[in-house]
Amino acid sequence: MTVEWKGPFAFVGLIGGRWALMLLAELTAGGRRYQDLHDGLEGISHKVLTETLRRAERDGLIRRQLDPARTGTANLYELTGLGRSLEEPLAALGRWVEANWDQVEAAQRSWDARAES
Amino acid sequence: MTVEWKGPFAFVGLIGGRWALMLLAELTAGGRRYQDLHDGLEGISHKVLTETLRRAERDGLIRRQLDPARTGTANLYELTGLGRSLEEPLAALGRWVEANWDQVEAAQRSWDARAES
DNA sequence: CTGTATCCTCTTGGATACTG
DNA sequence: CAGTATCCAAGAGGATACAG
Repeated sequence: MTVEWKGPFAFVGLIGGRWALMLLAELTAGGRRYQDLHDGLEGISHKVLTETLRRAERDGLIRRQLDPARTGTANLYELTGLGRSLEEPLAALGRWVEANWDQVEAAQRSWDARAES
Repeated sequence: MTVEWKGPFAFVGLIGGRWALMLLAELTAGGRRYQDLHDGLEGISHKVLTETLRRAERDGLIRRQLDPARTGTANLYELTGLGRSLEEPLAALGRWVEANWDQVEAAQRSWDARAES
């Protein structure tokens, strides 16, 4: 995924990773701490969670700050306005899946069936 | 990218590859032959073009048929109705990039500048 | 708790040669 | 022209240990 995505495809660089979309989904409901994200994104490793967070932060999609509601080292991650503005176009893709995914699976099945000849 | 993308993120399995989006863009204008696609997608190899075409065909996004306008072995690839229905939600992402990409780059620059301390 | 640093594996995609 | 078959390199991501 180390590609120079150009023009209208540039968004792939933001959400193209293995976890980026799921991370954004976790944060749409509100701010989360590192540990909560690690629990919510089942199967993610420390390393990859940190990398994904850092990249989203660098891209301006999320923001990190010391959790004002806690003492100690707890950080709070939350979406920025830029990150929130991505929700609607992504939701449009989600609705497309909702409406059309059965067609995709039907196509795959008939392809696979044909492949057995 | 060998992931079981679930629910609203399933579309990533369709367009997540290095070339899938560019391939669909090539085909929105109309049917194309293999050689034209190979020329249009600058830098793609035979192998990867074939893989990308086969996967999109398996997913029901594109269709392949013998070019009716030519003799010989020329194949014609074109979008199916399912593939065309993906255009609008993807265009929404394209518009988001158009409207917000400068903010993304600004965030990256200020992050990188801060990283030099 | 919230990370960073290594090491390692597996997949993607590129180069190239060959086939109908 | 339109692929298929191999071989290979690069990089993303996982496991684990260590640190503030």
